[in-house]
Amino acid sequence: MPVITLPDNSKREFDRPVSVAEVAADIGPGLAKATLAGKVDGKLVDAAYVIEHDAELAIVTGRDEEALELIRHDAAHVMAQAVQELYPGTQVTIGPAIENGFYYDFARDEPFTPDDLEKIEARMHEIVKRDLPIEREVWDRDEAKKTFAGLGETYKVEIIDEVIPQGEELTVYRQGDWFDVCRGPHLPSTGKLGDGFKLMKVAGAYWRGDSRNPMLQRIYGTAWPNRKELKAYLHRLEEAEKRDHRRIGKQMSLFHTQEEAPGMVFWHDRGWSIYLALQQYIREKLRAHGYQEVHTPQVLDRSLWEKSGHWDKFGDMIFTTQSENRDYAIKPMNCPAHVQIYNQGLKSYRDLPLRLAEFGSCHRNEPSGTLHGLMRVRNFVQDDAHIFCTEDQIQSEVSAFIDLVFEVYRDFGFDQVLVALSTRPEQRVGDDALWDKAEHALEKALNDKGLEWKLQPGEGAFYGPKIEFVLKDCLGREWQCGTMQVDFSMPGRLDAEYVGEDGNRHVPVMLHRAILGSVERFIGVLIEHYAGHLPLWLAPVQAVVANITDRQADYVRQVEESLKKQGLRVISDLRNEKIGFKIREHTLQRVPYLLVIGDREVETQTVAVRTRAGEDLGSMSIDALAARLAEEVASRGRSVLED
RNA sequence: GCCGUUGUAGCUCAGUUGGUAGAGCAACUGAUUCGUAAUCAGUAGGUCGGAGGUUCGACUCCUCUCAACGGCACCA
Repeated sequence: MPVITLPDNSKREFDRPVSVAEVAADIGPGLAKATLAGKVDGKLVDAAYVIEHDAELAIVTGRDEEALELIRHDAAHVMAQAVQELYPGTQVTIGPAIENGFYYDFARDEPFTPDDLEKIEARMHEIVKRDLPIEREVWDRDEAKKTFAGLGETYKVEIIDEVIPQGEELTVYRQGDWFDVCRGPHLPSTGKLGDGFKLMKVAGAYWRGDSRNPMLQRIYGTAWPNRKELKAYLHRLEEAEKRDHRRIGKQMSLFHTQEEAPGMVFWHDRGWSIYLALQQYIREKLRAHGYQEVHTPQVLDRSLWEKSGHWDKFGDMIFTTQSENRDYAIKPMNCPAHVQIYNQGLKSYRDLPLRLAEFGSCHRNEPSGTLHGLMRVRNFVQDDAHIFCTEDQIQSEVSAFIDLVFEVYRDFGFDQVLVALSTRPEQRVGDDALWDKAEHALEKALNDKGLEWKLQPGEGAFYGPKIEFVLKDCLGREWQCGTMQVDFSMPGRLDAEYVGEDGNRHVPVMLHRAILGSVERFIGVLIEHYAGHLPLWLAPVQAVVANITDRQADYVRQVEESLKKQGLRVISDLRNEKIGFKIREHTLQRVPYLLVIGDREVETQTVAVRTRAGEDLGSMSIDALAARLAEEVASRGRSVLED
């Protein structure tokens, strides 16, 4: 006789097993109507789920966070039904709920067009109107396979065979005459889905995520509890797209790319100014943390890359060139080059740890489909460094580096950094004992810091495991920026050694690490993070001096010069335009400060200061202004809190 | 690389069933000298991503190709 404990700790006793829906009805008719599912002892279940023993129960309605997942999963089912009704012969495969929505992968020879999406969406609304009850059934595996095989659903058969663990109950959810293998739970009926969904895009996706498999057609959709929330989401999306670094890069004339150099960046002066500011900043950090900056050749003999193992693993993606019958690689990485510097002169254990840093320009012939603005390019500069150390020094080096990364990211205003540990991949060098050691070292460092991190099995580099520091772009896409990798293999392969305390020669451990990762990518993320409103220390143009009439031209030039002398990036705008026009233009260019000069300012030898957020800071002397700006630059603070 | 979409003036975009292109902003010229998000008028500007083909005729149709965008796979 189950006693049901509700979230408010009130208890209800029943003299027979009851379903979640029945409990809801017992509480009240309003709740009964709103019930979408239940959470029994923390587990999300259908509204029809029958509770047989004492349990804690939370009724899930459209207001609950959990409802979103149900709605999205249901939307996927309804979409699949719509597709199969409209396009018979289309096979369904898998269709999960994801962040903000859902997708479903279909197997169909003909591609879906944007036009089809509209039709499918219309049919989905119709299915919702039919308000079909959604029922859970437990099927026999062989029966299920036979049924799906009979329907020509070969992918479903494969899912039953290979994806759903043997021994697990095989459940099928049915809505009307449509049904699908699914773990559930689901809403009580299609009507509960409402109209807060929209199909967004079609895309190709490999069956079971493997490029050797056929490509399926994935339809993405978004789903929310109601129309209003859907609209709000679409609005957020639109706003996010305005932060796109490619769009802002064009607006602010920071950089461009063109057909003749796919995946490579033409930096304009304003963008390059950001680039230089980042380098300057990192350079200071490295100096303070005991690194030596070096510089190595762009082009190195192929043999070096064969020795390092890169040729084997990445041969396809290495740009090559040749001269006088020698094959060269345009360096895709800096590590082998740094080992060459290390190898000059016999090293002693007293020389370790030796930290060699380089703003290393790398070229990688990335597959065409991967290129993405500044985020994924074919030529980029890593703020790379390799730390040669003993095994005993790994822990402290990794630990110090993690602190450094967070220190730097904080300065750039990133407070949300995702941390992951990627462990040994299938294709790798070095024996497993070394991998054990390397992985443990990184894991220990993360845990010692008390960081939250995600394990990514099999995602490590071929020579060692890595910690990844990941930042998100405006649309929530994740980009690896910082990294720390422990490598027991490369030094040996490239003949690095040192003389130990014992007088014998040993192979050092090599730590590969980058803070920004790729300067290009980091700038891309940075632009989106600030929506182009870069803090003063990074802003390409920090202030514009603008006159109101020609009478003030000389004084404007004077102001510009004296601020420039203080090391500030200032330009003047002497065009014969109204002040309102100038303000509009430079504000749109996101220049942090606008210095307006009319007769009054000339008279009093001051400047009128306006921020890009439209705030009027009043008039001040040039010295006072310069001091204020210098302070703001030094603080690396975000000058204007606008979006 | 794979699937899909897109590619028209410096930028943002329009261009009906094939009949050799249009707007706004920017640019240029002139007038205006003005106090915190667009002063007015005029002028000029494009081998419609590239190469082939079909056609009397192609921005419009077909083939190939390049690039960008959205995903997937990849990412030292």
